[in-house]
Amino acid sequence: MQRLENMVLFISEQTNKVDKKGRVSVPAQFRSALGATLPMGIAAFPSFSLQKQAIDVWPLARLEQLQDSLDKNFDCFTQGQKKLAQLIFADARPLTFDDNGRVLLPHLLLKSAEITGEALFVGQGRTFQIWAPHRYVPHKAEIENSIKDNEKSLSVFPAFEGNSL
Amino acid sequence: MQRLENMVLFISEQTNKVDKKGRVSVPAQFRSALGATLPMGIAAFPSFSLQKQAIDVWPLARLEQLQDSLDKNFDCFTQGQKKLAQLIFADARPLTFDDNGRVLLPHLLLKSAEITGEALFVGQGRTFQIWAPHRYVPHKAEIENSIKDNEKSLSVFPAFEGNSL
DNA sequence: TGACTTTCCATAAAAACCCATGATAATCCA
DNA sequence: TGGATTATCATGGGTTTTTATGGAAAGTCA
Repeated sequence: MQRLENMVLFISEQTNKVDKKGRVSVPAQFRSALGATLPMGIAAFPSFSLQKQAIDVWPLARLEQLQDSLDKNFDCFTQGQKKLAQLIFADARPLTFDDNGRVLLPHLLLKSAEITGEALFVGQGRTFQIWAPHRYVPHKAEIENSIKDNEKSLSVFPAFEGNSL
Repeated sequence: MQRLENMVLFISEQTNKVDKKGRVSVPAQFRSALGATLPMGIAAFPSFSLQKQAIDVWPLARLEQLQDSLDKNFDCFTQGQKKLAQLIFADARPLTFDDNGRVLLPHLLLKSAEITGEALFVGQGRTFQIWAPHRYVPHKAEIENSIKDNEKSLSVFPAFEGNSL
């Protein structure tokens, strides 16, 4: 019998409640995607590419990998990339899980993303986002509209491992 | 096997008060990032890369690693790097923690960074900085402005372990 | 002694921890 | 197959612990 390993990507959307203490359950599938790195926790920061409209979340293990790469391949990074890394280290807030799979979202992040009662988790592959629902709706619509018809098929992707028929 | 419990990076910002004796609580997360090297303490010196606008803080364990590397790979360092190392060893002040996780910031450092009532701790990965809030605000704004739009996306990072699809 | 340090104790706020519950999803078994 | 049983999940609330911070007491040194 084939054993299905843990999913290693963050995919799908899910809305969970934020209680008065600022606690939210991270979707169980996202937690299992973290695998062995779950105890390290995650890092949350206002998403730079989205003008801080939402929260970007990285596994902390990924931040460590970035730091390792900065240490070893310092010359491979542009000045702008180094500055962006600095910003991430400054803006990120480390979040750890409680026994029930919840994290405590700092007030600053809740405010910058305009999250109050509900948080919308959106998978982004190696990372995920947290949105205020009222902000996500128009954002997603905009993305959908901006995709040209001829790019709505998966076949438009450049070749990647596993895609070579 | 890799150890997962402690975070090994300094990330996030936090503002703490400096009392009239010059004592400041180092953020608990930074202390736990020090892990077993916490008793060794830390080294603080005016940040050279920032024209001494802020205080740079290194774990003392990292200073030892630098010395080790200088001993072993002396030829790999440029003349400028060697001189910078000399300056660090000269200007750095060792800080030790009291029972409550506080350090005593020397007057010279407080003065050079213009820190009075409040100290702003800024994570920078393997090290962290301490700023006077009024100096940090414009500095951060400048960094944010200097990052080109095409580098605001996290995907701009060159491949690092874990990022290689 | 007087200025200055270091150690110790007290406290309010915040965060982490622990347990309980209803809802949903998964599993079992006749 | 369908109905009962079990596990998992999201959520709420209370309790304990940690954290940041102020001040007092004790020790140092000129």
